[in-house]
Amino acid sequence: MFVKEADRPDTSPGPHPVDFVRAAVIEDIQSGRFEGRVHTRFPPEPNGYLHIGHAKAICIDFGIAAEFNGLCNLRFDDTNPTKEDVEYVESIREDIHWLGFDWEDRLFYASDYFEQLYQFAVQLIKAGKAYVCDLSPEEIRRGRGSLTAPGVPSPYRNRPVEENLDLFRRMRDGEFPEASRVLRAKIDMASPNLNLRDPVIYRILHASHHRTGDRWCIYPTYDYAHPLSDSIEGITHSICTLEFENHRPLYDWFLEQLGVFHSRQIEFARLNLTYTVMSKRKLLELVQAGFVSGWDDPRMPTLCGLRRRGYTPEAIKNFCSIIGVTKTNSLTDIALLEHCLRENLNKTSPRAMAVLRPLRVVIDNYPEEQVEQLEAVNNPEDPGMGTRPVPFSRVLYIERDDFREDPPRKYRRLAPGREVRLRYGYFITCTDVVKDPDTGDVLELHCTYDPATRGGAAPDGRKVKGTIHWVSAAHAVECEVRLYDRLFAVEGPSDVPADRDFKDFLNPESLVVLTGCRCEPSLATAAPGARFQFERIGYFCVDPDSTPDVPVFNRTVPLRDSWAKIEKKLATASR
RNA sequence: UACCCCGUGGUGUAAUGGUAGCACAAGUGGUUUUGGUCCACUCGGUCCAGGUUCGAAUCCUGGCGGGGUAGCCA
Repeated sequence: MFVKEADRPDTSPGPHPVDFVRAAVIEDIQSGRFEGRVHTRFPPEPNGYLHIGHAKAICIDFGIAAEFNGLCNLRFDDTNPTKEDVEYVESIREDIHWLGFDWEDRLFYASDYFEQLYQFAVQLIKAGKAYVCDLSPEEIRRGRGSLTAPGVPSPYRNRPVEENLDLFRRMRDGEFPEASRVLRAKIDMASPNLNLRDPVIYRILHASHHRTGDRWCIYPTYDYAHPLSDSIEGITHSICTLEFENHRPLYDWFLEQLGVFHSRQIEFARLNLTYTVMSKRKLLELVQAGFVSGWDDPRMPTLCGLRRRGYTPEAIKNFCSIIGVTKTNSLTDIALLEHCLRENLNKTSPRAMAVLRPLRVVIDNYPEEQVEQLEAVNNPEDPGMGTRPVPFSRVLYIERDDFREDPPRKYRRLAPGREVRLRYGYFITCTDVVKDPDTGDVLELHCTYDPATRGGAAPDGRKVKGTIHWVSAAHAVECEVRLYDRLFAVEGPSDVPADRDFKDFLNPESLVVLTGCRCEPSLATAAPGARFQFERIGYFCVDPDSTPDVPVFNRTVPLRDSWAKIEKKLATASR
């Protein structure tokens, strides 16, 4: 009744469970707490690139707004000029748009409110609720007490209002060096919640801000700026992650003390995925230490990395919908993400044939100069995508994996004397194997074809066990293929023994580069970003590194491979 | 050791005092010109102990386990 059908990603029939955040929103609509309004915000700090964990938050923030006929603002939480940069602002905007969300004309910055936040602070001082503290960072830390011991009041805690006002103004005017003084909220040094032990709300930072330049040398802290920014924008539901749960009393305190519009903060559990890391610090470390090529390395869980890898926004959004929203700390199997990806790609990707590790095949009884254009279906899941011609000739390449001199049990592909179907081509039978006399390596296969099986169907009803893909040697385009796999070799790289570094668990085979691959000619002109299913192998997309001479394909995700499972089982059974 | 939060199959979630369900993963079989897709089936769960109740995954109490919190980061 409240959730608009069209905006709900999950369109399956039956009753739809409502997560606890949406339940809270519904409750507020029904009680009239915000006059029925729903207004959320996505508040990234521009100090890094967005990753799939942020995508979850974006889907919640923008998704809930859309479902309840509300609005969602994009607000950069730019209160710390020492860590932030416009480079990040740009990428964040691009990534949100790529996902398919839009903030329209509601692009804001916490720094837009610096003057107003300053005035609020003055108001707090006048009310005796904030004071300038001259203690050093170390002294403040010690005075805060510990998890079990109460803090001790600062000697400056009862500074007269006039003196606080004067000092705070002079902090703003730049009279004092960094870290010499701060403005603190006067709350409760004995509170069991450490966030309430007179938290710092303004610090002196003689740093140039990416938007306000040198206009300010005092900057508000997150705890202070966030609730007030929400209030200024009229945000009804301030949805954030679990680590801010202990900050909620402080969030509420500022709004109550100042008597301003009171947003409701709701916290949910952040996303964790197996075989990767999600912390900005660790991702930055991987980039800086050169373990990956950059923030957009296709192995990164960043949105730009996933985009370059070939992920679709639809797959990511559907994944975010499926995992739900709860307060339970969890570790989601990346297989679920890959499932969503394949589900989307299967329906949308045109098929093509590419041979990653080529093995030359000569069809001895096929005419020397003959070339046929065979018709291949572009997507069996969507006949509307049509067909394309694929050239066939006497010399082909097939996948080395598709030939075995001594085929194991259940192997359905090519072997000496065996007949297989070439996809959309002919039945061929292997008649001879040419090997390097020194190494024994298979160099080339000789086969015969059955002209009656053109297109892959046998008029006599004869069956073959296997169908393999191929390219015509004379027509194939040489290309590079980058096989990407999970970044880490262990499920929980963030949760390794204390004496080990998470980087020790990187998967040494997370990238395997194949050169000299061959793809069908229709792929020669594919534009960067274009996605394909290479039949029987996986989903691939064109990398920006591609040149007109050599296209470069990234493996987005392999196809499910039941043969690999059988082979593995045979291997373990024989041991 | 203080406060806050969380404990449902291997994983992610639903059931809002009334039949523990879905998805992924795993396994078995069927269809198939992709060992893909699709279809069918199987496996497997309420942290523990008390209490309230006709009835508890759900409410209460106490344990146990996990996470968060002592930045002038967000």
